[in-house]
Order: sequence, then structure tokens, then C-alpha cells
Amino acid sequence: MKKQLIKHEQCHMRDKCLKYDICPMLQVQKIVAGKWKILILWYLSYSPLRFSDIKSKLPDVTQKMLTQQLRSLEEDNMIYRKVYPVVPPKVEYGLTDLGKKLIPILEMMHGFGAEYLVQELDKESSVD
Amino acid sequence: MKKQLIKHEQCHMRDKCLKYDICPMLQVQKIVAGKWKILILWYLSYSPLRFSDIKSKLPDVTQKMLTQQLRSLEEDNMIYRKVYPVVPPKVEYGLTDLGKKLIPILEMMHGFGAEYLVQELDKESSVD
DNA sequence: CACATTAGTTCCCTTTTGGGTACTATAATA
DNA sequence: TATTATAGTACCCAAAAGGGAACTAATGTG
Repeated sequence: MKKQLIKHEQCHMRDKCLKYDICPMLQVQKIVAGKWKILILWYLSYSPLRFSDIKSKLPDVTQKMLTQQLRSLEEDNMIYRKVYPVVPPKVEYGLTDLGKKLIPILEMMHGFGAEYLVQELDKESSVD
Repeated sequence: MKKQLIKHEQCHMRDKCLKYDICPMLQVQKIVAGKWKILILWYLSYSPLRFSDIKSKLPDVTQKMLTQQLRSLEEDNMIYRKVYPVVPPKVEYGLTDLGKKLIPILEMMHGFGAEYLVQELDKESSVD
């Protein structure tokens, strides 16, 4: 399965975009887009998890969607999928070496989110 | 317009999630989800831009989608919108103080994307 | 008067995402 | 022998997100 190339010449850091005429930011967007991917990566950054563990941490995701998102992350080589040949089935998901490089970014995002909640939700509750 | 609260108790760093019973990661996901938001924030991190400037940097986005995404980022207080009362219209978009706190994250994402392209695209071209 | 310009909006259509239910395999358990 | 458990898949339908093209407002220019 051939990956789609993403050309992008307007990147304001294109001189740092190495030898590819592709904006790295667009690549990141492709990887991380999707309603559950950031959350999945975040949970896996702590430790590998079974399918059912991830599902229980994401109460609103359906089995079908979770499978889809996991497959997509696997295709992008962000996570691995390890099947244990047991009954009932056991499948473990975890970050690849490449995926682990996202951890500091995820941690900063978490920090930002926390700060955001403080600023924005406090602002709202004081207005109400 | 009341923002939607996002409850989430399974966050593996919930003890650091301050006083809100809301996973910050989910909040971040809400803010940066959307096909163009990360790119828009990235471009604005360099300098404020006019609507038409952003559009020209995102050749594949339609006017409607760009407007939508900008409105959404504005609602989340990540960017500001400044209308100049001139003809033809001039509207400037830029990061808010809160939005500027995303810059280091965006820069790391860019770095990750660049690294990803090197590893994954080189791997592919050597297989082909 | 016609045209260009900018930042939109509106309408309609397609694609993606999501939701529900049913179905599968296999071994252990009751 | 029927049930349970896990990690899915298949199918069908509804909702949301996204895309394309046409339209608008207001003024300056030819």
C-alpha cells in the first residue's frame, strides 16, 4: 500500500524541511487527525495496553472505530500490535520507537490542555 | 454560547488534572481536531496573516472550510480576528496570548514530522 | 457602466464518521 | 451442552464533516 505524498511549498520553515518538498506539519496532521488518536497515543505512552483496556478508557468509542483508529496508527508505524495466540484472544498495543518520540509532545499538550481548562473554564464560571 | 464540558476519568495523569474532572488531552483534541487547524496555527505562529494569505498557503482548503476552522479557533480563544473597515475587506488573524503558548508544541510537532518523513519515506524508497 | 478585489455566505452534494446489531472463533467453565 | 470471554468483522443506516460552485457587499479603477 503506497503512502500518499503530501506536497507543500508554503511552509514558513520550508528551509528546514530537509530534502522533502513536503511540509512536516501536514504529515503530523495526517497522523494525529482522527477523533481518538491523540487519546490513544496518550494512554499508550504510559504503558502498553490490551484492546479492552483502551476501550474501557474511551467510554464513548465504538469497537469498530477503535479498531479503525488503531489500524491507522499501526499503518503509520506509531504503534505496534502484538497478538497472543490464546483463548480468549489477547492483543496488546504499544508505542513503537517512532511513536515514543511523540511522548514529550503529548506531555506538553497535556500541560497546555490543563492550563487551557483553568483559564477558559474559570473565565466562564465567573461570567455565569 | 455555552461550551461543552468533557468529562473523563480514565486519564492516566488524572491526579495532575487540577480541579477539573476533565481530561486535558480531550480538550486539546477538541481544539486541534479539524483538517486544517494545526496548519493554520502553525502559519500564524510566524506572524499574523490576512484571510487571503492563509488561503494561499493552504491550496486545498475551500473558502468555506477555512472560515469555519478560523471561527472555531476564535471561539476557543486560540486566535483573534481583526476586521479593518476598508474596501475591499481586510481581516487579520493572529494568535492570542493563549494561542502563543502552543508555539513550542507546534515546533516540536514540526520536528517530529520532519524526522518521520526521513525515516518512513526513506524506508519506502529503499523498498520500492 | 463594467470589472476587479476581499472576505465572506448559501446551497447542494459527497465522503467520512459514528451507532446498532448480529456474527465469528476457540477454549474454559458451569 | 449452553454460556462466557476477547477481539474483532459485516452490514445497514444516520449524522457530521467536508467540497464545489455560485452569489454578495462595497468601493476604486478603466
